[in-house]
Amino acid sequence: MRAPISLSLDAVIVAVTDDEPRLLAVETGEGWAVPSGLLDPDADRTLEVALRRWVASQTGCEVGYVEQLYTFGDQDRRREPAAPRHLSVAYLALVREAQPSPGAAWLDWYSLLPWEDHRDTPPPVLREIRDQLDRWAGADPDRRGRAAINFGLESGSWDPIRVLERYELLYEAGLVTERYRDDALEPPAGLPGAPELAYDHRRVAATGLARLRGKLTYRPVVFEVMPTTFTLTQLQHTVEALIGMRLHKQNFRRLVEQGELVEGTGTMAPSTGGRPAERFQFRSEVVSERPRPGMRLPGLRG
Amino acid sequence: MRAPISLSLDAVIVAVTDDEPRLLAVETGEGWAVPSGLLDPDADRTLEVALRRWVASQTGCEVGYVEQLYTFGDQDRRREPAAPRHLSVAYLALVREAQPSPGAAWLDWYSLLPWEDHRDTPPPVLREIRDQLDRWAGADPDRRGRAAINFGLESGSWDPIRVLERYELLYEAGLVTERYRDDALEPPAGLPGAPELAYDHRRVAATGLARLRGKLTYRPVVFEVMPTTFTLTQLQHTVEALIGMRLHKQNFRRLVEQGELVEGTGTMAPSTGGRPAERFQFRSEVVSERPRPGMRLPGLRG
DNA sequence: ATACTAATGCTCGTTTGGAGCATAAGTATG
DNA sequence: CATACTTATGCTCCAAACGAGCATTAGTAT
Repeated sequence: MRAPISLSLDAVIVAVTDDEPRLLAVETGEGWAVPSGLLDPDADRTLEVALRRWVASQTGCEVGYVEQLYTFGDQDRRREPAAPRHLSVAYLALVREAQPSPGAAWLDWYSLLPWEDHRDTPPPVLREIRDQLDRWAGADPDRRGRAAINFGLESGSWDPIRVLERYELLYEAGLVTERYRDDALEPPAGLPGAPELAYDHRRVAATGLARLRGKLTYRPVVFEVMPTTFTLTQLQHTVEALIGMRLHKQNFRRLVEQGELVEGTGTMAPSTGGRPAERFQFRSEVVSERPRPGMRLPGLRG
Repeated sequence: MRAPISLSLDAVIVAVTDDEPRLLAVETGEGWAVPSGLLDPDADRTLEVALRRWVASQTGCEVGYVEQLYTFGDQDRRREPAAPRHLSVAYLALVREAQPSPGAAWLDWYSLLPWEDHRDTPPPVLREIRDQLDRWAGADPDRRGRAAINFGLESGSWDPIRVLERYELLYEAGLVTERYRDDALEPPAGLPGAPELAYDHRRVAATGLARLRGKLTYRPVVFEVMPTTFTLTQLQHTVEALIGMRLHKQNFRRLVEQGELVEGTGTMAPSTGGRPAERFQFRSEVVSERPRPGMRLPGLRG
């Protein structure tokens, strides 16, 4: 008799409000976690349907855009011998922020992954992380190489897409607390990668952010988190929030406009102290996802 | 008591020989299929380990590069009521072609997906496909739009990456035989998308080819299917075989060389009737996958 | 009126990509 | 041996895309 398998659906749900990217989380006995629920093999015709059902029931939010991310199936080192083998299929979802039901809340992405926010100054933790990685790598050229490339040690080039690689490097180097929890060890004090989620959900979240940042460069998925009308500055700030970097303002407009992603509505946004901005909306061709007009996002690796 | 779940691991294994891309398949009662086997929840520590085990036992081939593709979990319309719910996790693997064990064989990708090979002339089936899609779309603007974008009806722009979208469009339009098999109907004669694989494996294969073509544009994964040394022309032909398009020769070399993907070995390849070519090899930095030097593949959407 | 702020418009130089000409170094043929 | 033919390799030219910054405009605050 073969052992049973249980399968859950995990949702990395992203929104942006007040120019800050947020992750929808639910409270569990183990701390904050990403919305997640078991597949009902009889009732759920598709995995995506099951996912939407669970997200709605746990958070009260209806998700729009959904995309499969990754299936995690490694054996849990801490499982009880008789427990069923557990797999989880993770999804990325984009929504406009809404009030979640009790027990659910929006968390700040950059509290979770503080080293990922390079919008203003390089994040303060990064200094610490680099020092500790340097110590961890020692003279090992492979370790040094990976640390340099992923954390932009040399030449100051930061690649926003390498979210997952960075997380995994920190895990390997023992700089995130999950590492100690998974091995049932006591974590050393003052780790740079302290704030965590239950289970392997910070890894799942990192996978989602990496995918989202990558996708932004070739598909205009931003519109999923934007209100129907917005100013170009709002759009830019939203993109910047997601990729964690600042962009050149004039060039950003040029790209958006000549990429024919948006069109003016003729109306003006309430002024915030300077010249009033026109309100724009996404062109319907963009919304229906058919072509592949990406928001090109140049200046992304400088 | 919850119904049981069974989970298989499917491998889309790609090689290139004689400038033709090939897919590794095994013989089953339902025809050719991709290598596949059930996860043993107790024995297999990771999904990838299970995959490698099954591939080796079914084909005798050891796969090198492996990457998770997608998890298929829709309920099978034709399943028996008491059968366990079946899911499959598909992987993409790249290998240098080797003799498989009996019962396994290399199939030609472009016999399977004949409309995907645009290396010389546009493939002959494409005419037929376009006509039939035109009839299917009728006056529906959405259908017309998707057909046009995916099959390059207007402006002659063919996007090699849209392999999966094209397959799904053909499926939806009833131009591939699987569609009729899945609905237990008799297929009409003379379908353009005739040659098929068992189960949903042609869809799985299309997913793999799409991913591979996309990945080639930003990661130098070609080297996984190349011998240790090769001429630049061989490299170009291999890439062309995979993306199904011809590339400008001089520009290709420029990209490869200034992308610092390869280095000369100083030795010459046996002449084939013209000026002898230098043999190249991939730089070790490229092989160890660390940086992100993609083979840029410009001229890809013209 | 003047200072300040943010939006918008435009230029300019650099880099990248697409296309083709020119030359080099072999083989096949008279 | 001269000539044609083939393929490899080197280089140029032009157009489009990108990065950076200056200039102007249209509001609000003092």
